[in-house]
Order: sequence, then C-alpha cells, then structure tokens
Amino acid sequence: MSHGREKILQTSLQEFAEKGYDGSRIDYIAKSAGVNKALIYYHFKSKEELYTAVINDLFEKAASVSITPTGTSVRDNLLQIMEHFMHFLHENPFFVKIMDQCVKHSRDIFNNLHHQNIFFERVMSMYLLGVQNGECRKVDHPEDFIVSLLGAVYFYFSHHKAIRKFYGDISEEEVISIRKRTMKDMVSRLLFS
Amino acid sequence: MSHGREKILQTSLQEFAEKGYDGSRIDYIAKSAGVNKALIYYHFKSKEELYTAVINDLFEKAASVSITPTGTSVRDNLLQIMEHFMHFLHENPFFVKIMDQCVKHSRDIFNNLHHQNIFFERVMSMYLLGVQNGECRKVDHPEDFIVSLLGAVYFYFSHHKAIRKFYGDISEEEVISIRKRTMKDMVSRLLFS
DNA sequence: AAAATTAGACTAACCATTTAGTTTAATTTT
DNA sequence: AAAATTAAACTAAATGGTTAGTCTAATTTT
Repeated sequence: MSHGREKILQTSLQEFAEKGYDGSRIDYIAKSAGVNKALIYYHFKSKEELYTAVINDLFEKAASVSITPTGTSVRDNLLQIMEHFMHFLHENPFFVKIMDQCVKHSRDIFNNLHHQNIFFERVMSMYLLGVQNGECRKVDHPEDFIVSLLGAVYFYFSHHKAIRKFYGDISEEEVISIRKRTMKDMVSRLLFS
Repeated sequence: MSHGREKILQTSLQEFAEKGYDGSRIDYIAKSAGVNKALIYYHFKSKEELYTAVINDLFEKAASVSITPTGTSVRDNLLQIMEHFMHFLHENPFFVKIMDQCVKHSRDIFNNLHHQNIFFERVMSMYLLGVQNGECRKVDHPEDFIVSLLGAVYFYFSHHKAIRKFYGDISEEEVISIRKRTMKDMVSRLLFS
C-alpha cells in the first residue's frame, strides 16, 4: 500500500472531524498531509468518496474493537462493557465528532454502516441473559433503558465543551473517574435492584 | 419591526439547523424567505453576523421559557422540570440541531451565551432543596448525576436517526411516552430512595 | 421624509476537479 | 546486463463553477 493514501486518510479524518464535511478543504488536507492535491483525486474519486472512505475506515476500526467481558456475573460483565464504551469514547474523540455529523449528513452513508451499534447489542444481550438467570430486574422497555444509559455516557463526550464547566477545576482524569462511578451506580440502580 | 428581518431570521434558523453554517447558502435563504439578497446584507453585516443573530435569538427564546414547577414535593417538581425539558426538546428540534453544531463551531459565539443551561441549574437547585429537606438521597457528585440525566434525555433527540430503529415500528408519540416513563424511573432511582 | 425593500447585474475570492505531465521502481525484452 | 516498457505514485498549474458580498437606482412602506 502507498504511504500517501494512508496519510491522506489520517489527515482527512482530523479535518472532517473538526470542521465537518462542508467546512473541510481539500487544499488544506493536501497541505497538512504533505501531498499534492491531485494525489487525493488519484486515490479517491471525489471529496464525497474520500469522506465515505474515512467514515467506513473509522467505523470498521470501531467495530473491530473486541469486547469479550471476563466477569463471572452478568452484573460484572455489564459494567465491563459500559466501562469499555466509556474508554472507547474517551480515547477516540474523532469517533464522537464524526458520528455526530454523520447522523445528519447524507443518510445513505450512515444507513449503509452495519456496525454502528455493537455496544447497544452487547449490552442488550447481556441484560437479557441477566433477566433469564434472575440477576436483573425486568423492565417493560429494556431498549429505552439501554439507550438512556449509553446516551448518558455519550452525552458527556459529545457536549464536552458545554458541560465541562459544571465539574469545576479538576483534571480530566478525575472527571472520567467520577463519571465511571456514576455510570456504575446508574447501571446498578436501573437494571438491577 | 420590519417584516423582512423576522422572515430572514426564521428562514435562516431552518437553513442553519439543517445544513450547518458552512453548508448554508445566503442565496437560498433569500429565496426561501422570499426577499432580495441585498436585504439580508441591509439587516446583517455578514453571514457570520446573521448566524450569531439567529443563535442569540434562539437561545434567548429557550431561556425565556418559564419553568415554574407547581408540585407539592421536590420529587414532583423535579419530574415536572425533566418532563418540561423533554417537551422542549421534542417541540424545538432546531434547538438540538443548532446546539450540536454550536458546541463545535466558533467557541466565542457559544461561550458568550449566558443561558445555555437553565435546565441544569433548575434541576440542581431543586435537587439541593431535596437534600436539605431529606427527600433526596445524598450523592457525592450531583452535577454528574444531573448531567447524566439530562444527557440521557437529550441523546435520544440528538441522535434520533441512529437510535430510532431500536424502538421498532411504533409511533413517535408512543416512543416519547415510553421515554417519559423511563425518565421518571431514572430520576426516582438515581436521586431518591 | 426616512426606513425598508426590490431588481439584478457584478466581482473577487474560493475551491473542487481536471489536465497534462514527471518520477520511481519494478518487469520485460533484447 | 543494458535497453525498453509498464504501471503506479505523484506533481504543478489551469479550469470553471460556486458563493459571499457589493453597487446602483428605483420603488414601496411607515
């Protein structure tokens, strides 16, 4: 594989994540990647195709993250998955930014992605296991509770700029550790009892 | 007040909410608003200024929404505020869309807004009241629980397209009613007991 | 009369895309 | 092994559509 192509993809991810599709400039991507603009068109047909390539790449990586919980109880495993979700968002800030735009931009790109929702599915199937073996409490609409739990976690990362001030002047790591505790408490209180 | 100015602001809100700042076109706004393009520049210095005017307008309206809970207990009042939050997001889809972009776009515009967080503040002060009179349970980091609760509600609206499918083939009103029940359950389990 | 609005041509900058070519390294032919 | 050929990777510069913003002169509204 050519070095240029990889570099273009990396740089484009940053640019698209930060400025959005319409705000991104091919010229700037080329300059940042240290390649000639035409090389982008050599590897990708158009800006649109570059965008979808970037997105597919990203979501593929996201989907390949293996989450095989190792706990002995459903409770442990659920907490592990959720913690994993948190870490994933924390370590992949581009994912959140791209995801946020992607939901709005061309629905075709987004709908053709298969792996948007591994975390939802894993939490759900783990929860259903918990209901079966009596560990979890039964709720009428588990999908709604799970969306709420994932959303609560996601929201902090997607609206970091707006939210951060509520936590005062402590380090990011401290906030994450607080959020982790809260998240565990939420899982316990909402899905168990 | 001039009729044109109002119409321009309304139309711009839609355009900016749907396409984002960079994706929006002044020509299109003028056409949709049924006014001449020059009129936009008669009222607003530039696209950027139009954008900030639209945003300030929107957040001003959002802040002016009076939330004066009428319940007899802190529990009732908290639930009322949260339900109000949900209704507000449901009825003002533009708000969510603008908010989402706004967090990313020019930080100056966003940081100069005073009223981003009325809901956070009202929930927080109501909760503190509940702690004082013994209705609510004490938690180490109430700000984190409140962010999580608001986030759980917000997430559904901001990522509607990605999430909707988890609820199957039921009407939007039904989903909202399910979400309302879940939200109440969450408030009860997280802030009380 | 002053403020609001229209018509629409105009411009300058911007920006995605193309064209026409070069470089490099590997493969084939002589 | 030298010469010829190929294909892929890459580049500099041009092209042309798009778009924010302007200008002028006239008309309508308050």
